[in-house]
Amino acid sequence: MRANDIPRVRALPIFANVSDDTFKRVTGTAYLQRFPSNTTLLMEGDVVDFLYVLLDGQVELQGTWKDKETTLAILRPVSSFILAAVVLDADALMSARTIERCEILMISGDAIRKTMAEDPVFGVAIARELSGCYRGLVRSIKNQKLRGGVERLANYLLTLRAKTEGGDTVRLPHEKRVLAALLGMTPENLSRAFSTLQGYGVEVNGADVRLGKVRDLERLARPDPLIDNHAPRAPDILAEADAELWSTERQRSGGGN
Amino acid sequence: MRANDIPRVRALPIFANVSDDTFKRVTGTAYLQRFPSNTTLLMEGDVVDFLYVLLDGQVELQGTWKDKETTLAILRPVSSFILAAVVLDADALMSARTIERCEILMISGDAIRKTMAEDPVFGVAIARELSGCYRGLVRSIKNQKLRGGVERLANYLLTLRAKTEGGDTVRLPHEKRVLAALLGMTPENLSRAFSTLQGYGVEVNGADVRLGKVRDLERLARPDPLIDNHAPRAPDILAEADAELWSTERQRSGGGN
DNA sequence: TGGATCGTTTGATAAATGTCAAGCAATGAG
DNA sequence: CTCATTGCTTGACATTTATCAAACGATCCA
Repeated sequence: MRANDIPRVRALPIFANVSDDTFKRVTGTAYLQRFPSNTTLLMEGDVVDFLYVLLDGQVELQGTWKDKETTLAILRPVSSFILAAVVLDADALMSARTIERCEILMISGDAIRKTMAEDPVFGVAIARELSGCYRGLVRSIKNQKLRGGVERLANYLLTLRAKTEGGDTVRLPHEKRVLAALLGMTPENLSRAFSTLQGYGVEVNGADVRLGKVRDLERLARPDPLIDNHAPRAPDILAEADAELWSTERQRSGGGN
Repeated sequence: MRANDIPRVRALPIFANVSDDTFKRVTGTAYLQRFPSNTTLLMEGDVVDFLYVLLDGQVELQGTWKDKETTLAILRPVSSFILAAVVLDADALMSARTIERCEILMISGDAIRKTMAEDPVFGVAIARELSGCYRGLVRSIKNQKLRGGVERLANYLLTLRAKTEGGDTVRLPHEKRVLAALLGMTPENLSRAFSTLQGYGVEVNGADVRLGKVRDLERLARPDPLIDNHAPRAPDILAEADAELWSTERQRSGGGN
């Protein structure tokens, strides 16, 4: 790993509070790799040998069944992924592919499992990370089962707004077809959902979306802290993991799914 | 806790390989409590002070939004639940209510967090449990987003068959309205889904369901090991957590959701 | 510049799912 | 036993979502 990247990796939740010694032991054999866009990093069912840490670019996690395909999460830097499979030394339940040129740090799964068993501080950090990921998925399921397509989109936009703090205009961080898969609908329906939201002050212009009547939009969307995780919490040490981890193995702009 | 229950609790995945000393330290202040049917143990948003261990009965985990409600999992003994919230000392993202008379062991969250930080063996066990829960949810989301209602039901029935090993007849372990919520549909649609499956040899008689043409049913359902977790794995020590944990925080008969 | 590809949008139509209302069967209480 | 309650089923209908087809615009490459 380049000396340049060390602070960013060090800042990952899985290394919170760990000693320099443990950090070195885990990342000592890690190596940085560059991937072009649209590269499959991992296929469903593959044995997982590494923990992946996305340092630059975007990665999509997807699941398939019977020639159907859905997006489970879109990751942005700095995020780790497939930690659960690494901890259990199990096969991957989802595929991972780059949707941009990516820089990824690959950390030995063996090193992680071994070090967990030796340093309880690291073990706790891993458990906290996994807990955050778990809670992210709970939110995702509630979002999926309890809300309709238009409501999911509305909440996605509001979450995006809350996270980027850019006034009334947000920029969609992915292609619309990718966004559609993330929100659990077809591209056609996403397009129609945007049309529906015109009645709530939403104006779309390519990737730029203006939220003209946030109040109206909120009345439709009814964002809920137990689903959407809007507010990036104050960085007090206890709430930190839950807030941070949300962006790991999930996505920074990710209330939508 | 009654001496009677100790072996069953001790056998939980979160205590796999831990020393007697650690086990006593964690469970020393735990106490057993009995609840009648239809009792709310925990509401969404509540602060979580205990890890719950279901020793007898059935518990439903549910999420709500805007006067809608869905079932995320149904637990059967012996399972622990809301571990992720305990690890992060966070509020619950789902409610828990008994759907039968229940016996539940309540373990201090503080004791768990404290012991994790001291005994790496316990920390690893917790991390493995969380990983299993996480993977259960990934399966659940794939099931929900990739399959239609009839397909979910078909796979639920096949999973039930695989787990109970009772020939061609399975017994539904819950009321149909509960099953419907678990599968993400209305009771009316569950009823119609059963009708549709008549064409695949499925005969319903109250809670008893005969799967007359398993081959046909499988061709429709296309069970997938990356979603359904049919086979309870052989008890080799590495795969154990993934298989066991599936039944914790999930349900033994739970491929369906 | 021309042509091809790709992402997006729109319309028409079909399939899936939810909603409302009524009826039926099983259960339990008086 | 009779009645009321509850869970389940069925039918008619509304809504949502998916599918297929076509058209448009932008981008890339020859």
